[in-house]
Amino acid sequence: MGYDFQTIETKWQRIWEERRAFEVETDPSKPKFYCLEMFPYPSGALHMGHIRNYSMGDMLARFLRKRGMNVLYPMGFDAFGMPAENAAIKYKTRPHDWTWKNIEHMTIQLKRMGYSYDWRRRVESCNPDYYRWNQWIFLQMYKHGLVYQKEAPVNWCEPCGTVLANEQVEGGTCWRCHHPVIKKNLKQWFIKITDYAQELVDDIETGLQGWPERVRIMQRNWLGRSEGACLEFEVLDLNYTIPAFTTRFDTVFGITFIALAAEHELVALMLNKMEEGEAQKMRDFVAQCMAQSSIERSDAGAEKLGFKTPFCGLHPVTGKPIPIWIANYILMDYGTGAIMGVPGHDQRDFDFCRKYGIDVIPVINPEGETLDGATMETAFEGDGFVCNSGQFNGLPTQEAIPTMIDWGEKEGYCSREIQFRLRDWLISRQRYWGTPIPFVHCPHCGTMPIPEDQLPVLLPEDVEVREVGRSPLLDRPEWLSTLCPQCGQPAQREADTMDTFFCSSWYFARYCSPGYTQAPFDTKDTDYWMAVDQYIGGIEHACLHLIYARFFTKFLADIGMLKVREPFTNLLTQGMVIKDGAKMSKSLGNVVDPTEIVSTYGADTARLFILFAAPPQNDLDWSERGVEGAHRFIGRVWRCVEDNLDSLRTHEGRRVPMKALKKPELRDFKRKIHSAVAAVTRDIEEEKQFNTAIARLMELTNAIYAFHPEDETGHALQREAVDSLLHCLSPFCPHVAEELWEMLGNKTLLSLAPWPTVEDEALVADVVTIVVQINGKLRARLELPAGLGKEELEKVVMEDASVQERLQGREPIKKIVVPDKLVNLVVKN
RNA sequence: GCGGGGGUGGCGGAACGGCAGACGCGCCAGACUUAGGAUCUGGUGCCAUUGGCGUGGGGGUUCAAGUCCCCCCCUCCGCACCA
Repeated sequence: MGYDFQTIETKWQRIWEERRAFEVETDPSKPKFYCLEMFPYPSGALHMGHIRNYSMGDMLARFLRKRGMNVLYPMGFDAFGMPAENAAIKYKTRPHDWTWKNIEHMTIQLKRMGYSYDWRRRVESCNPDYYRWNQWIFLQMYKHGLVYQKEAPVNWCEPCGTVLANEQVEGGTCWRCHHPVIKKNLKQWFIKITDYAQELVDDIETGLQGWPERVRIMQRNWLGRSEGACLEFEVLDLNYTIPAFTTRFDTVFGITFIALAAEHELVALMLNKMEEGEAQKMRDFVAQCMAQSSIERSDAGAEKLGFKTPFCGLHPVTGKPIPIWIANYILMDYGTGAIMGVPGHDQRDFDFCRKYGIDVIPVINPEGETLDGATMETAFEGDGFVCNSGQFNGLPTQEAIPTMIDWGEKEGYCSREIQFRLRDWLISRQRYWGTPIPFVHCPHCGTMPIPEDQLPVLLPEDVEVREVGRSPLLDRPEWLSTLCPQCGQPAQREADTMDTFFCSSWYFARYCSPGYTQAPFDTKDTDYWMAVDQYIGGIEHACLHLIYARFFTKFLADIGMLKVREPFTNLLTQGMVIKDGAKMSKSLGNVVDPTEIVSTYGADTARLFILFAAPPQNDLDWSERGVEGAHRFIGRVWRCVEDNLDSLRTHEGRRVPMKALKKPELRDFKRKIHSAVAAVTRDIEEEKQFNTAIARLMELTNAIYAFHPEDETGHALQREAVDSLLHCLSPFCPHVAEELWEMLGNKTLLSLAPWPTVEDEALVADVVTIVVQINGKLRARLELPAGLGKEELEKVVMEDASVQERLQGREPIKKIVVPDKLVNLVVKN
């Protein structure tokens, strides 16, 4: 009987399911652990990235279960989104049918991997039982003033036919299709995530200690908090004031121009007052700016272009008129879309002024230097001393900034302000396959929310998607037409759906009470299970899902539904699975299908290899040879049980304590067993180094092979070793471990059996290798009894013949003695 | 440009400031075999004769540096006209 993984894996998956081994309940009397992986989009098939992600999570969940925790470990599907619409067109099906077919197929695939999910808790975001709560939460946000509609220049992806949130624009391109994003003026739905900007920044320090530093930095940069001041320019001949934000109020006396973004609202007001010829030129310039894609406009190296308007704004301090320009490098997305131009101390402004012949007035001198605006070749952006600024001359920069803002506030020239880069979350999408936004447009009452008791607003499922970029909802008059909940008159439904990131912003709370019908979740469940103790997923969500979910959690806490303000206590971002140096992709043809690996080698092998081949955060290079190696190791474990089965079965459960062992080889073996268990525990629990944990198991296996029991004690030790090995292997290769456990005569489930305890006295060595160095170089190794004191150790080493030979009569001028470790003798030459 | 990783055998990767290269892959040899691409055992950083040299390069701290400090090079990843 060999290692028949197919039979074994099917068998144990069936038994776990029959015995409901991994179903858990809220139970405040038990310590809990919430282990979660980012739920997948039901694209149709699992890929290696999924396998890697879930193999880590399942290993942890299984480990912690054996460590005595009540482990919540659920799985679900992020099931709304564009690919379903594209597939519907391509395969002439319905997004609904395609998605559900994929969900069922992928669930089977996941089950074949032996992942220990509590499947009763499966959540699908396209299920009305789920998305009704999207709508409900959206209405709560609306009630709390966090939802609004606004016409604004927004990111538009032409191929996708929809708008995008700022977070979904990557380097000026659409995060999904990577086509350049353009700006369009559209009326859209927004969520005021910016109300939480400060807390989102603050809690990076206090609440995300368990996150990789990299992700914390990415979020900090994305939120982009900067302190400064806001000042206003009163525009001459127009009843308008331009607010502008600056972090360098100390350079306020160096303003020589004002610059506006092309989208600035003042542009239209100015055009109204301008004579036609000039107005046309300005319109052309604005059009030219706006025609640039986001990529072009955000390229720091691009040429700065400007247009001088015939208007001036008054300098808030000096009252001098300052010319107003429109410039292509001013972003409407940041600050107020207008800046105070200080060419002396901002390189962009400097380049702009040199090009258009605008004056440069230095107001900060570097230490020991005096700048000349006429001859400067670059802006001076560093710290220095204020000049050309009246009473403030001579102040060092770091002092000048707060001093001058204080003065400006007192005199009414400015107000202290904190600016964030984060913009409000554009939540509406011109898509079909998503959560309907629960609002109607009534000609009399305006835009009205659907009352909560009328939720969900169901998404019609029997649709035909004909073309990309046209929601079939627009062709459903019977769905669009409804009655206004306020006046009862005919009204139109909102046809936009929600960004699918809305769904994924709170699903972790839904897992806590998946069937709950009174609210998104039952607080008695979330109070127990939340926050997620370990979250695992890709780094690509650093500034998307991981920010949105944090925001949701804070909002839900504010309305009294959650007790935690951060959703994920610890975050593990796993590296990519690559092959031949490149990310696995269909176009490169280097994709390895998990299904094939599972049928060739089994799920246990796939899991073991993927956890062994690289540390979790690193990219993992897929290697067929490596997979074979993992498979070989499992075979080795199998044989070491099978070959000794009779003796193993008859020596069950009797641990021989260290002090009862006399023979050195028995003591050594016992020590190897316990240090292996201790190391595996530490590697998983503290270091999160799963690859080295597996290496320990291989060492233990090698030790078992090398050990040949000669007496009853030896046989008992061998059994202890095998038991320990199976326990430790069980989170990694649960099926084969369970099978071998049963072969040994056990009736219980290994998956639920307690993790082995480590006997501390079995970790203490009898003999240690003392490294003897001379001038830091290894010169001898001495096997000596452990626990020698410094003096004693020094004496033994100095008396050793090989050491004396090495010293060749030289007397050490210094002796470094580290007990149980090394002796370093320092000699002259 | 700014920020963050990372550079260790033929390869993936190990190493509380204390024996560099655990474990695995590959390779070499042996055993068992009709056979071996199965299995088991042993070997395997480089150069050489004792002995040297080795963790991207160069300095430094230290009895001792892959590990700490300074400078430089290369690479991957984020962000990038953020006022």
